[in-house]
Amino acid sequence: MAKQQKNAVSPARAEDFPEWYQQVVRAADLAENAQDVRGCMVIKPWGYGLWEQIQRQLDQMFKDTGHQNAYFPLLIPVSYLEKEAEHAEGFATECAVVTHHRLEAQKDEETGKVKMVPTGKLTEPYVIRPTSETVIGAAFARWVQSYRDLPLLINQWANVMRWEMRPRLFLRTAEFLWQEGHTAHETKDEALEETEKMLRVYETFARDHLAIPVITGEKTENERFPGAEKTLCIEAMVQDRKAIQAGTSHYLGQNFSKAAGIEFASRSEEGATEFAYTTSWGVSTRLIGTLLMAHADDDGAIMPPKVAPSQIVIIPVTPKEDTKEEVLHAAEALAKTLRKDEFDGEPLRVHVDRRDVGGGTKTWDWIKKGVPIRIELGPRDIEKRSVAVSRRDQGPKEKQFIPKEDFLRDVGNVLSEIQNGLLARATEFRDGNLVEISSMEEFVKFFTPKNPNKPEIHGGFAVCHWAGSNEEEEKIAKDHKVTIRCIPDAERFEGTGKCILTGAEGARKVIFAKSY
RNA sequence: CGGGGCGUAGCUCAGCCUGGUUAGAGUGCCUGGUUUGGGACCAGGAGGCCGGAGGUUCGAAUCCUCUCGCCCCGACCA
Repeated sequence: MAKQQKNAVSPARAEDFPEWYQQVVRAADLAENAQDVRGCMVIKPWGYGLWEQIQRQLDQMFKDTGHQNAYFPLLIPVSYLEKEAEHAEGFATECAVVTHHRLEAQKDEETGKVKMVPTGKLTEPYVIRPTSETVIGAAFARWVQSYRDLPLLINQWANVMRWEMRPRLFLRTAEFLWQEGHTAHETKDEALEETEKMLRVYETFARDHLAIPVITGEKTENERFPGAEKTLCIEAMVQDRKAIQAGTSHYLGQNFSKAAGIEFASRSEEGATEFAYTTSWGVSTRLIGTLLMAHADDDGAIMPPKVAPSQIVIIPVTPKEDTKEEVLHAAEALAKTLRKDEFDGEPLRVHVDRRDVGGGTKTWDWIKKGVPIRIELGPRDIEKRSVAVSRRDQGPKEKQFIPKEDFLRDVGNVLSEIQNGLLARATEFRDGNLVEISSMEEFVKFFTPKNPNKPEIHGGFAVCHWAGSNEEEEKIAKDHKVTIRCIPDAERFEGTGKCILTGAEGARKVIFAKSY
């Protein structure tokens, strides 16, 4: 007998959430830590396939809202960063700097080993982009002459680098993949509208594609993007009840246009020039981390059908050598039929697992990877014109024998059901851990674990009336490891009341939570 | 950068305290056989300069010093 482990992933979520997360990434074969490069990751095919889906679907949404893709340099002259003081300061501590442009081989006379020594010092060092406001701003300054050149709606898919202290796969890596939208507008209102519009795109994508309900809102001044006038965000709750910022949209005012010189001939006044109003907005591979922490269970990842690299995996059951060919053939034929069908307006993504390994191994591999639907197809099924269907949102041992025609007819509905079920479950979880709190005593209790030595999963989103100062906000962050995630904008959070800290009336609601 | 933990087979780890033939286990991998609606079973096999450097010693995975890297908790952050 093989070891009869109840679950594929250990430890369980409830035992050790951070470790569980790492084990899920491993079990699902999504990515691994780069062996010799600090803080970087190798994204494996299943993980990259997920990113490709996210990328493709978001990209379509950007195009539908009038944006175009472009690409800008990886390296940024240090002087560019200096142009916007707040921005420079914000990123200064996490920049990788390029100082040389060649290597020279030097042979050690004693050991005979060859060492490559940097030489060719640059007169002005570059930083590897932590974000591209400054380079793109410089380009925009060249591209914009007249109000007729606006709005400029550009997006870039790229990698960026931020030398983070404590990297974690997908959640915070030194190098990560993302998209960064950068737009320039004639008026403040237009730019604000763009900032809001892209926030709604992110909200929609998170909800309808990733099955993650997010809370939208504005960051407080303390939490704002360096150099922004206004930072909007989507905040998700994951299964340890912590918050994770899954996307941001910034209104930059004229800060960057003044720094970069994005100036245009005015529409209203002859001979006058004005500075453009700019925005930037982005989501990253962190979405994958968020997705995992939101949906995965103690058997591994769970992929929402819309973004699953494969939505259906067919596992041929080949008990006898003489029927093997027939079964494989039938599996391929079924896959071909399914691929003609559509889900969410796109051909179904179907994979036939032809590997020469045991059927149980295959089943568990795909459970761990989180494929929404598994189909087992064997000689008896072919004979009976049926398929054995298992769903990732049900137990690993559950399977239903369904006539093939019925399955083909219902497959789209089943995928929708799984997609909707994931969203419903995540929403229920979030709302169940979203608590209105009206006193500091209650607040402290909410965010204090019962067992300080081995903190259990506790807390959640605390909705409080707040009118404190920036300093008071910082103090709370320091004392309780809790920050204001956002000032939520949804109707359900409207209304004012008594500030939880100062007691001042007329304070509006904010959401406090521990966060990633 | 502070506090804690840890680097031994592809992976998970035992051995270290109390130094002593040829460094182990499970799993994975390869081969053969038995199985076949299933994370199978049996047998055989490959795979390690015990993270790296230095030291103590007749002898170091084990003791000492330095160093590099990883993980967790903080500070910083998408």
